[in-house]
Amino acid sequence: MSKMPTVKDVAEYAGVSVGTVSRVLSGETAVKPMLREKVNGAISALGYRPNVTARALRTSRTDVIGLVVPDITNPFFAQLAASVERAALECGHSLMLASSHNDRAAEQSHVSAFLDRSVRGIIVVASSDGSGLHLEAAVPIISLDRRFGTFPLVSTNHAQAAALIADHLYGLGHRHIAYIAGPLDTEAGRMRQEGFVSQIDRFGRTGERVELEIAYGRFDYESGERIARDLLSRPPQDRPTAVAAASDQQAIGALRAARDLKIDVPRKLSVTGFDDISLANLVVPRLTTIRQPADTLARRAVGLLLEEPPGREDEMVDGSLIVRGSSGPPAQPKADIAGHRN
Amino acid sequence: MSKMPTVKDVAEYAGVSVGTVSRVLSGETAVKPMLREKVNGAISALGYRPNVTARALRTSRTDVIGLVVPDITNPFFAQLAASVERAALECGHSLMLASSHNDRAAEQSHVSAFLDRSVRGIIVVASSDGSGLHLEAAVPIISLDRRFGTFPLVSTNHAQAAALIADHLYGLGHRHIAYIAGPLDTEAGRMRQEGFVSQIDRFGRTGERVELEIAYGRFDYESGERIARDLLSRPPQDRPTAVAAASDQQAIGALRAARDLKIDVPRKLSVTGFDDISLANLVVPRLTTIRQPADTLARRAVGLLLEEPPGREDEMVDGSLIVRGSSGPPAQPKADIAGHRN
DNA sequence: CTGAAAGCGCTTACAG
DNA sequence: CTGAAAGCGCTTACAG
Repeated sequence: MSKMPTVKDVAEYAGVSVGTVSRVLSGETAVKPMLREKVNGAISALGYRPNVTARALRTSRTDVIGLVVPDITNPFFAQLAASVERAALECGHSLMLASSHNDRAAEQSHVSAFLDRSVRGIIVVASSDGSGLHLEAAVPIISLDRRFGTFPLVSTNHAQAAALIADHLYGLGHRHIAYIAGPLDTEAGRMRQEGFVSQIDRFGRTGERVELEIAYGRFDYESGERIARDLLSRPPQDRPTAVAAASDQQAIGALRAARDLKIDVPRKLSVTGFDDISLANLVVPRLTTIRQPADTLARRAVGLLLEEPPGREDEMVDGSLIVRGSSGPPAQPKADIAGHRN
Repeated sequence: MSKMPTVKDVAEYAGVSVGTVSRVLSGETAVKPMLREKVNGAISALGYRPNVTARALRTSRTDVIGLVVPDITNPFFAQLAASVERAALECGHSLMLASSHNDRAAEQSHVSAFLDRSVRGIIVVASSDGSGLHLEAAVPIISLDRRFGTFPLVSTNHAQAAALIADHLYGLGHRHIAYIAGPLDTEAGRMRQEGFVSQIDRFGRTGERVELEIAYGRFDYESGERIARDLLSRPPQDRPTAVAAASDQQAIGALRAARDLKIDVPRKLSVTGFDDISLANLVVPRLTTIRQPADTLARRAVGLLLEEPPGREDEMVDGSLIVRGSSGPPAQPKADIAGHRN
């Protein structure tokens, strides 16, 4: 394969200066139609492709957007990454992806690496709260889903969405509910819990009392399974009638625990998630959950990043309740149960 | 934030020439210890970080590896991407990820985009056979898992691994088996099928006859579910006693179909997958499957890419059988069933 | 071993 | 509107 043609080659072929070639390339400035045609002819004749690196060096700008996620094997982040890539593409940008494995140091070094190659901007889904503080960067940075440092955040309105789940469960008649929370060192974990708990509290004050238990875990399957197993390994009358989880993965873990304990979902137990990963619609029974609008989130994040000047305001997007087979009315009134105590 | 310091600043601060700075940066050539120290002092005093773009322009080399996968939301590819990122990192390289959404044109344009930014090399998991043919590139390209063009392939030995499943099922006593194949326009799809079928054939010739049905689909959940539903919506005596799928996702879809049809797995039906995605260990029952050694595959691919000269030989890595709860002996001998016909 | 200089391939004031 | 020239920040022969 011979050396790639450069602007110089194109200029010679077209009989113009390199400046002119560059100008038709940029498309911005006015160039006489005849010259423009000649240049375009030369470009296709030679199969010229601009050298992105040289351009980047000269302008200290690239069309690459850096994305750091905590864990690409987490289906929600994978979906988010796919959406960001699509959104970036729509704006003529490429995506550089890094996975921090929930490690703050790795996250930091990925951000630095992006900075070093003067990306156009960086979107980060923070590994945990407090990461990315005191960071100064020459390019815009946007937090997505989980706040990174003090950078503007685009996220689902976790609290509003969690309240939707509370409404749903209370509305079905559940009065003994367990909430499996996410890590409290993440904004998402806290907001979801707070939205859920305060909505339940509100019901407790204005209507029937609700018994609410809260357990804390990570956002993954294992955590949900383990916590649910603990919660459900009690005599039926002491068990919650509904388990609301802070993530689909936890909820799916809970579903598995329920199955292992031969507790029928949704007849003996309702289970709800959060995220609406594609799997939520495939487990048995299908999972009632909150849909996070990944495409919208991604588009907004990319939009803020590319705005001139870059957006500085947080953006919240409402989540929506997706009711499927894993939630239903509680089995029977508490009163009945007393007689069965052993 | 003030302008980033350059080699020039470092040189001035240290009282040496930029050439010397560059030389201590590269570490290769010999530099007098005293000067080296001065330069290193200047570097940390100024907080100097090399400009990756300038270096790339000068050397037409970068430390970025491009990875194209068909669909990042596919758990297996997500895992593969995570492994490739880790392997790249271990070699001091960064990863640029693109998802082709199983679209050949998108795949092509992603590869071109990588080429344009003179990445160190490209790893591609092809969207389908025949993509990437006749491509000439200035940097090494390696196919991973699914062959891209005629570039060297690192993959699991699909045929060997699929034969392991055949051994397992036959060994359990299954004599009526359905195989849900993957797309035949992928090497993986074909190899898995061929490995499975030829092993079954071998048993058929040397031992008891096996009734084998084959259905074709995509590698995803929906495909598996739909096909299994068709397969299993027959009177029990006409149903296969085992369904082997070409992917975990298909198998998980099949599990769902079985559940919907109230067919007990594994007592009435065995189901097996391929890939060992993390979900395989979380579905109910846990899925018997083939583990593809993602880390090993990734490391080999990166290794071939970075070798001088780049590797030209295919590499196969054996998969291993993971037996879990979704497979077991068939329910009862066929003879019993005749009486139940209606 | 070290410095001065050329050059990677672009873009963009600066003249005209 | 167009060309000639400078310069982005590096690396690397080339002398010495």
